[in-house]
Amino acid sequence: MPVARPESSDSRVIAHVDMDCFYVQVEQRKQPSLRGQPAAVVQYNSWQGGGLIAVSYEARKFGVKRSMRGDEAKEVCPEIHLVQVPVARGKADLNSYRNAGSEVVAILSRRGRCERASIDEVYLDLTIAAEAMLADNPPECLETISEEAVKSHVLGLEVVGTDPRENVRHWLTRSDASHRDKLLACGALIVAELRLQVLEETEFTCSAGIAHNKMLAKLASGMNKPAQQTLVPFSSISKLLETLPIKKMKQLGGKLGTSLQIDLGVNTVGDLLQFSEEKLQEYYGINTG
DNA sequence: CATGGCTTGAAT
DNA sequence: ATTCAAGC
Repeated sequence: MPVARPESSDSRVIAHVDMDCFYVQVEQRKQPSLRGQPAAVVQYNSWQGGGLIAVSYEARKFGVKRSMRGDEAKEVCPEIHLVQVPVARGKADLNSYRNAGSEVVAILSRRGRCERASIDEVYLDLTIAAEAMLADNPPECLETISEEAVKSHVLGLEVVGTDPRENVRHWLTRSDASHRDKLLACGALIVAELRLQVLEETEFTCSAGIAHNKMLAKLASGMNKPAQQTLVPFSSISKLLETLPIKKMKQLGGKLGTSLQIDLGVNTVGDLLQFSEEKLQEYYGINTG
């Protein structure tokens, strides 16, 4: 029984939404004086200041990283505000973050099916909504495109003029686009709206990727952070994968990815595509292969 | 002891 | 059912 089947439709519109340093944002909303400050959320602060589990972008500029101890963070960034995660029965209690995530899900699920992928990540299937928009209000007929949507990053779109937003506006609204690209453009408009609603109603920022499947959407959401969105046109996919380190792919970040590199010399998805399914199954068995 | 603890999904 | 890998 094959494990990974091709998707039944290759023109779905999928978005992956990822909250920016989410635990920090939750604490900043609770304590607004922390906004705009270098800050981090820490668990168990008794041993070397505790372990960082979320770091604000202001703190990242100083080189503060997740999995540093609180004491190390203070060394590189003496001004940093360390917030302790709540503790219940001796354990870190993430429930307030889980609940904050639910607020976001409630908003994101307004335009399509919504799948919670983790405490701070969500996949959206916007296919139906995008098709509907394309049918009765295609982007090329819109006189105004939202300011947020026009700030989208479009993979493979060359920057020519001075204002990249003009490139995006043109890409989103060009009438000679393929059907798939038009669907993605609609998806990007919808996601821009949703992200704005999330900000207005929860005060949280997030980043998003818009693509034809979950893998690419997830990949894209991490490319431009924080508070930005990235679109993956069909035509950009092959070039993207050719040079993509396999370690960046979900499922291949661990031992299997390491084995691919060391045992088979596979470093990029492009390399991996040189191998036939049969060859991979010889090495890894019928299922893993 | 020193990222910890937890969840999810796949393999067996 | 149990174990293991992966990622948050």
